[in-house]
Amino acid sequence: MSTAETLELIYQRMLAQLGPQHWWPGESPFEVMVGAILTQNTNWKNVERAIDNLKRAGVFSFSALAALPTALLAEYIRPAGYYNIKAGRLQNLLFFIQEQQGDDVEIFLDQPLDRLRQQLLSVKGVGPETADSILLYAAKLPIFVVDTYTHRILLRHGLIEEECDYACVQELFMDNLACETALYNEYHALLVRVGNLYCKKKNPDCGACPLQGI
DNA sequence: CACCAGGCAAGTA
DNA sequence: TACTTGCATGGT
Repeated sequence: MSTAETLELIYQRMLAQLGPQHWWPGESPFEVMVGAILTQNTNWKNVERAIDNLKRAGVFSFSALAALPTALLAEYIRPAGYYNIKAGRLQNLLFFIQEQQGDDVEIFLDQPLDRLRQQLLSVKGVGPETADSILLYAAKLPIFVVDTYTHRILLRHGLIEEECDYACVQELFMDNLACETALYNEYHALLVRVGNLYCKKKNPDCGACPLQGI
């Protein structure tokens, strides 16, 4: 079976068993962006608490978050963990966008993919996964998001070598799948779900995994 | 108790 | 360049 056929089969198996995941769980490009920073190495449930804190405090807008003292922002997002680091990273991104476009995220996101990706990666605190999550889920641009689960699942199914890095995994998908935002969106979301349910680092539970035998 | 979570940057040699 | 460490809460 070719790589392209294997990747297609993996997708179909996950979708058949788990159904559409309806990602990203956020109501606006702005919320996706904030969530992308807050969820770095962190459970999404904790991110929801953090975002909820911001909303209930009435500061969940671009200008309010940018104007907040960093230490106060850190207190609001405390449940998301790494709160001091993330408060700084979030404001780094907001300040960068302010310098480029003013307080309008949607205008900032309305740029060619390669240019926008470079800009995002130039912000301290925004790495490849965070940048690509914003590109795919906020800007709706066709780029495949790679996370630890993606790497682990491909590795356990023998599709990559251990040392295959972020760009390498991303190329594997983008060279072998149709270049479609909707497909990349659902595929990544399904991989995260399968990872959460069946492909933990030390305690995998392959019994009910939809990818058995692949 | 151990282990984990939708990373990233800085420090070390 | 290639490892290692710090950041931190909350769930299982």
